[in-house]
Amino acid sequence: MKDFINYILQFGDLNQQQIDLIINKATVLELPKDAYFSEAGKIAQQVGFVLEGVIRVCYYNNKGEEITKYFIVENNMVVDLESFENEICSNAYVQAITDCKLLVFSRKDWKELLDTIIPWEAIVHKIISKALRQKVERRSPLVTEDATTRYVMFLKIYPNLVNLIPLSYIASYLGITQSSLSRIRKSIR
Amino acid sequence: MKDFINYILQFGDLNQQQIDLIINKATVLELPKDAYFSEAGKIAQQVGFVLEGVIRVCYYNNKGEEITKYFIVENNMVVDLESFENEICSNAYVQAITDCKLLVFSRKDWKELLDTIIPWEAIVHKIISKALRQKVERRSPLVTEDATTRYVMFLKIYPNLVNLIPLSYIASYLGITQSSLSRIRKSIR
DNA sequence: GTTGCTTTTTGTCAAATGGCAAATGATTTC
DNA sequence: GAAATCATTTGCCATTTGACAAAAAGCAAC
Repeated sequence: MKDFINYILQFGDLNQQQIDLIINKATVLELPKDAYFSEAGKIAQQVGFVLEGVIRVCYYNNKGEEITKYFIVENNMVVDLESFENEICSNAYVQAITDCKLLVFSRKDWKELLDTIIPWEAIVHKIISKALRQKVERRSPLVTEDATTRYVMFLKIYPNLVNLIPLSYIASYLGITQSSLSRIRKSIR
Repeated sequence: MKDFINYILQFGDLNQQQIDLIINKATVLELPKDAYFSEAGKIAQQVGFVLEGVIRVCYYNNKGEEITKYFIVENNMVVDLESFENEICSNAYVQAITDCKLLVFSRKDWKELLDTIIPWEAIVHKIISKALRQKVERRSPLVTEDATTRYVMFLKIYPNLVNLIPLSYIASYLGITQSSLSRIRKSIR
């Protein structure tokens, strides 16, 4: 919980009363490995903060291949933004890839906080903006790099994930097959 | 100018007085083909809105290859955000790839508008947020697609650009060589 | 330890893509 | 219109990557 407070205070100031209001709305959610936080075809109903574990967001492209869009590690927010904001069906799965512990807020509570705590909206704006920038920074540059460079870039961004999650997820994030990734691993040892 | 007003009013409401304040700060900038709007190694000093023409943002990766990050077409904002906001040297070139006509705001005027017009900050937030989402949506999915699919996706996003800009820019956006792109073109005719 | 299950590695072959250079085509300049 | 310049296409060959399948390794349950 303390981690969450520190996290949000990076983005703006809140007094103790405001912090308490936020904390009162948060509930702890334990997600076992492979469980979904939100699913394609449904409307995302909650916003989360990863206390422990790793999450991934993935979808199926029009060839039916499973694509991992990004990973979310500890001390980051997790939400299917398009779906949650606009209350439309998502086309992505948000899935725990290790056992996870999250703080979650329901849509109703989240809205209430936005209405009640004046500086909260600005803070949320900044959090979202930072997340979007990270997404642009992290995945787009992969487009123009070869498979080996992509993997090296992945290692830099997510240094702790390699031994934590299946090779196939990494491959589907990098846009290469897991066989290729396996060969690349071998070659750079 | 009218296009610009319509553009910003999509993102929030402003009264006539506020609109006039904004317009008074805007100056028209004509950029000939190949000229730079902002450059790597320098601090971006202005925010622009593309009235006519096409802009691209590019950089050189660590293999010295020129990479086109994205294109900006008419009726969109153009700014090297990281550099402009934080007043740090950019590593990207923002370049006119056709003759362009822009509305521009200096850093000083831009700040003044943010301080003067209360709803302006929220509008700018939304504009930036939308731009970031577009970037994520448009380029990241290319990572996991083959060259032909990438080109088809490019055609959908920028249907008017194909005959307007050099093949090499498109190739450097898609992460393929211009020879390959030329062959792909041939194959899908 | 053995068994069953999943993940990772490896081999083989085919297809896609890149690098290079030459040929062709288009555009500008004089 | 000829020359010069730049953009695009094409051919050739090398390399990378994918698809598929089999082998090996890791792991948990018994």
